[in-house]
Amino acid sequence: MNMMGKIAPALPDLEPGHPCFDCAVRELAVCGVLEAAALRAFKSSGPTVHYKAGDTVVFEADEAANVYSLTAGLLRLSKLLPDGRRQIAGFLFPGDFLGITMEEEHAFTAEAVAPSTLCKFPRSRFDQMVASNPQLERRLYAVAAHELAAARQQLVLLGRKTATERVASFLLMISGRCTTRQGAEIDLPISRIDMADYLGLRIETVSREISALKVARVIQLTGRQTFRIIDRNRLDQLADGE
Amino acid sequence: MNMMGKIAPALPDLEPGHPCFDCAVRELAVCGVLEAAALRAFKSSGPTVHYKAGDTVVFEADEAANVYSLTAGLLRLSKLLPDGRRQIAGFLFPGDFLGITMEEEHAFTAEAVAPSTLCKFPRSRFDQMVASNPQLERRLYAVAAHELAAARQQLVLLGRKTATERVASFLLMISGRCTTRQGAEIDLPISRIDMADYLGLRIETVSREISALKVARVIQLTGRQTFRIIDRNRLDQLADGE
DNA sequence: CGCGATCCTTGATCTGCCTCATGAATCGAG
DNA sequence: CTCGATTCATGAGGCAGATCAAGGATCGCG
Repeated sequence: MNMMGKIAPALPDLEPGHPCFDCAVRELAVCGVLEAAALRAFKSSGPTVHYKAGDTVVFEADEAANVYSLTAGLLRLSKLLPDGRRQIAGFLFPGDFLGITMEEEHAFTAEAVAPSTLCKFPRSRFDQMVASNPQLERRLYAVAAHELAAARQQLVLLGRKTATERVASFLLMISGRCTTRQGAEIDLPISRIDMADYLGLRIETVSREISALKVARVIQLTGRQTFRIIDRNRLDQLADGE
Repeated sequence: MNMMGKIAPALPDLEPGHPCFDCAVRELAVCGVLEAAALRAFKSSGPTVHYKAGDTVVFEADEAANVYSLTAGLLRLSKLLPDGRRQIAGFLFPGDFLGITMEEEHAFTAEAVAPSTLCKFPRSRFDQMVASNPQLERRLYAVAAHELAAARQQLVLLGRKTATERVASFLLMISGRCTTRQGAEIDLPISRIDMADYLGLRIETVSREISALKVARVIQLTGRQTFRIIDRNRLDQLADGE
């Protein structure tokens, strides 16, 4: 079912003045499959919106009236149980799509973890665009299939992995998705609480596990929000329970 | 993104002699969106295959050379960690589709829990059918979105629910998907071990929780593979941690 | 640069579920 | 039917991670 390669097909550059001209994630996002004219029409159907850290983009049980493409920042998808327990189902990085659902309401709350920018589209207009752009539909399917694989991988982590394995797996995931700065320094834009709620642990356990990795010289904390991987092989082993 | 209703669109009955004439799940399965001629071409591209309980349909890390539609029986999707820990990511019921992935290899093993019948399609032929049948693509997207929602719901269960809540949630899910016999007797075609590996628990814990529900007169065990819900409200409460 | 708020770390103790062990119920084969 | 194999139930004890508690680091703001 190879409907798309790992990377979006290369498209000719947009002319200056096109609303998406300086979008950093155009080829990464679902928009990546649209050519200039279709993209212009697409973008014109909705505004660009900004949220600051902590803001709610969509609330679970809200009507799913819009879909979004994240161009900058970081979101979390979470669900709250009646007594306050919270589970984070995933994070959205720039280029990710928000709104894969066939239901009338959102099943999860989406909140900004960092200041975020999104392209917002009314669902009705979006559905029209999808209907008239087969390659957009194909891309959406690819995105959904990818998210499904990621969610199932996370089921293994939550159902069967130990605290050490969970935290090691998480740091590896982050190292793959977050900007590496000079000297292999990795940005960790997620608080201990969010890590805990994503990994099915408590904040104290996450903190202890990170400390243990530091003491064992597997990682190095270079700031509260940055770290370095010292022993990548060991971290891989710990993540897989070897 | 209302590309499909809850139920597949009603199609004219097939003529006797059509290979899918007496398929019990045609409208439920992805095939449901195809009309008689397209369906005939579709079905002719692959055989019907049978597996007995315990057989492996696809092995994780196998090349994803085929896709399947389950017409009868029950499958489990599972993953094994190096040391033998196992997590079941989900079950497939008749009408469900096996093979949503953009990867070259399957990420999970699919095994028959009960004797099962599947329509098997070479991926290349299937991709052709998808490319020439937009409604099939739309349906696949709907299926993927639905599976994604289910997987994320399971993340909440595995990350944050107690053993009691997990088992109660599971029994409710089963009661919604499995054939109710006379007297509200519900079929429970899944062993304690499979329940445990699906719920992120050990078999002894599942057994104890079921016993506790029995003692509390919330359910009644009418056989090893069948039960009755005596107090549905209470079971709902227990599932949600109220 | 001083102050409160927030986030993070660390220690002590507790507990829900796991592990280990055993026997009972059920099932299939002969 | 009987017998062995498998699945399920239940008890006793242990442990990974939760909970409770306290202090330290970092940040935003006047």
